[in-house]
Amino acid sequence: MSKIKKDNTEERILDAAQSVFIQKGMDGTRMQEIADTAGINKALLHYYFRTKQKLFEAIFKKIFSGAFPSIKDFLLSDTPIEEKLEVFIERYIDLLLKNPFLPIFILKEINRDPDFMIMTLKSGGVNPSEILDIFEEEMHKGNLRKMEVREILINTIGLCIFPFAAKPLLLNLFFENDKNAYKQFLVNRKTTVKDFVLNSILIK
Amino acid sequence: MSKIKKDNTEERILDAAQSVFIQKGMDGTRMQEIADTAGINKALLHYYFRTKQKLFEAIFKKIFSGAFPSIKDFLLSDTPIEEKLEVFIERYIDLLLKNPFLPIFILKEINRDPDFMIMTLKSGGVNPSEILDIFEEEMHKGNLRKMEVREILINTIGLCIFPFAAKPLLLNLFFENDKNAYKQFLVNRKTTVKDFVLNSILIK
DNA sequence: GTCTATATGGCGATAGAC
DNA sequence: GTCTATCGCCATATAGAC
Repeated sequence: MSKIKKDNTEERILDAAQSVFIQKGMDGTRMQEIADTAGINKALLHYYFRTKQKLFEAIFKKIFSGAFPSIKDFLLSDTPIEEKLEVFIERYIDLLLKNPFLPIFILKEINRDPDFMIMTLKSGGVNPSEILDIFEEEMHKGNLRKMEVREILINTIGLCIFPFAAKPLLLNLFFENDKNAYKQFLVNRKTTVKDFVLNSILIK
Repeated sequence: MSKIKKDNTEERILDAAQSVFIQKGMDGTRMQEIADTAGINKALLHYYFRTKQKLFEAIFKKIFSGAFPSIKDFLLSDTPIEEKLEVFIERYIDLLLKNPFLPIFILKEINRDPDFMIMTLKSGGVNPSEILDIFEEEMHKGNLRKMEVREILINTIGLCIFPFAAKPLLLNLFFENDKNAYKQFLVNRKTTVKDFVLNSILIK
């Protein structure tokens, strides 16, 4: 089946809204800007989605249904913990390289309207407990040093996310605004974060 | 000299504005809310600071003049690298425990208006190069494993900041909304982040 | 300096023609 | 379904009395 370019209005609106919302957040977004980006007028936005809030919720759900392809099967498979972490970090950073505004967007909205965000995330299947169980088991087997398992996951995610969320600052303070160097730094983190985490949690 | 409670209007405004701006950010803040918090009316805000933007800039500068007490003397002193990192992390997390909204505030504003933020930070003396030099030297002496020095500092800061910036999410997903447990987790990070980082960068 | 009242502009949302 | 025109509100900002 050939890929048809869907240019129906609803989809154009969703694409435009996603692009603006993810960069400016709920508070910073203007309906006019979404309309301009979609090449239509404001009234149509309301015709399709009634309110800004409803449009935002549609976008947030859309982002999360697509953003987190399941990695559970792999994590639960019978591979060494090093490899699991490696693949997790690689996929996570790849996802962020494709969606660099995702971290700051989520952090902003999580702090602005926690209840809605958490509800949406949970109904999207976000649940760390299975991953924590894996760490727990490996620790029991003596493959990981004794520590709070939540710490491992929280630190790993934090290390992946931070350079994206703080990009404008780090780009300036650490890379003299050399965007290519910064991009390379981000790509390299697929390896360096893995090394950093493994060096810290594996028993030598 | 006894501490006099200064209750002049300008200071009340600054305190109120700081409290609101840091929680809601520039976009999410209403002048009315600042006025209410300060116990005055909107007009006075404009009498003292003319515009919301100017008030915001005053607050941002105020936060940064007080927020980062110099730790340079200590970092440049003749103490082992382990101790330097330990004290750096301890002070950093203590600062965040006292100003838990600081991370998300800075991340938001850094992404909203990078030029102004970076200018302000730099004129406030923020400059990582001296710290990077220390890592460079220790690495040369063979005390740290070979790696990109920027990585050490960026990771350390990221690990300190992330649990504050993502608090509502982590509180729910990892701590079942037990605020005391989360608070304890944050306090413990003065030790656990240090261990995590040192385990990763020290040569065994 | 501090207040009330009001101007001014922008934004979300709606009405109504086509 | 899509547009233009406009409403109504809210937020920043100002005018002017005290």
